[in-house]
Amino acid sequence: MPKVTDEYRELKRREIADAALRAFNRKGFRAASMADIIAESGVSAGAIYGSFRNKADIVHAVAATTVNERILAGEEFLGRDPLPTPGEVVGIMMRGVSVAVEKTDILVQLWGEAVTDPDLRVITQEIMDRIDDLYRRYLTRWYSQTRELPEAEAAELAVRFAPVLVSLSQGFIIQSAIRENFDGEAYLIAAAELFPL
Amino acid sequence: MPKVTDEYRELKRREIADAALRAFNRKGFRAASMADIIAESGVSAGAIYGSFRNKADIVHAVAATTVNERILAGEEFLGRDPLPTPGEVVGIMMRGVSVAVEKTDILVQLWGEAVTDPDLRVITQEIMDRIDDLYRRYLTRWYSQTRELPEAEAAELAVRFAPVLVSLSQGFIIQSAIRENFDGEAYLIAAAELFPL
DNA sequence: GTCTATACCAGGATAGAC
DNA sequence: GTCTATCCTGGTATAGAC
Repeated sequence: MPKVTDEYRELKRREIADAALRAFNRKGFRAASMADIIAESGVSAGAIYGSFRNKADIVHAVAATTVNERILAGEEFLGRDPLPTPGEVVGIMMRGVSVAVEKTDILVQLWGEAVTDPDLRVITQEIMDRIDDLYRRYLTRWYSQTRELPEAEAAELAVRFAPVLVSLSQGFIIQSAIRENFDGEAYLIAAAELFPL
Repeated sequence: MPKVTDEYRELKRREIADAALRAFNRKGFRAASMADIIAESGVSAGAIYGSFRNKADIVHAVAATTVNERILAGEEFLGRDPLPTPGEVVGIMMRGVSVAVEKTDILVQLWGEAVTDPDLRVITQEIMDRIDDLYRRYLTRWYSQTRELPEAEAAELAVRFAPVLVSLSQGFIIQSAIRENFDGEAYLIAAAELFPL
């Protein structure tokens, strides 16, 4: 019966989650403290814990919406004709990620925290699995089209190579974040050449 | 004139650095506190700051020796005949890293910290550049052998593809650290197939 | 539901005696 | 050079009034 309450609650959560993403972009994922999120969102310290159990809970919310958008956007190229090449697909995803999180550094920080924080680890693993799945679905089409393989064989190849596409994406993000004179465009071109027609 | 002092100082640093690596392996890079390193090394809180300025300084020392060993070990395959394939090279490096740091999770944590901590960033960038350089030297040989290209062209190709090998390595490390059912062997096999003869 | 104030904790680094 | 004891900062989460 608390119809209004539930709605309000959800609204509040979104509001805070959006503020959190801004804080993460501005100060970095790890460095952004609860105080920063509180300041950015305008709510008070006490109130924020009415919407979220803890910081990891906030991260979860932010990650969930961001990834959902990204997967959704990514699925768009599954329907394109002609199907983009694997190199193009990675390029599309990387450009998409860049605008979505603004500073992709956050992702590297997330991975770093995830290896020790069990909550974050679950979140992060779920994200990677979903990206892997997107790539897998794409590659299935790609292989069956370019090599004219039966569905089953194409699917098998896709399972094997999807994690490699994940790596190419992760490597792009890390090297962009850390190596000063990393040439992202040249990298994507080179990566694309690894998947010949 | 403090001949003995310098030697002793260096010895002490090595001792502490080794203890630090053990602490990092046991508790994780980020979670290992100065207190942990102090306990592991046996020296006292006050004394450790006589050998190192701060925690980043310790990390620097640990990273430097570890990477040096790795690069040295890596250079070994540059001289092999027949030259291993790119896939084999990544596999060799990954297996080498695994025994060197025991838990490769540390590296992911290092990258995460590096994007915000300027000191760590410099260290990490230097490591990546050196790995890139190793791969580049290897690929130069590989391309000139397998494609019978003139030295200059092979070198150019190598410059373009070395960062991709770096990615394949980083992706392996991240996915090993975070994805529960990541099949490392299958991954390496797939990655190897991307570089046809 | 929301605020302010604050308890509480952990970590890095130092002071000062020896 | 080295020890012990401790300071200080910054961070999360909660208590209790409204």
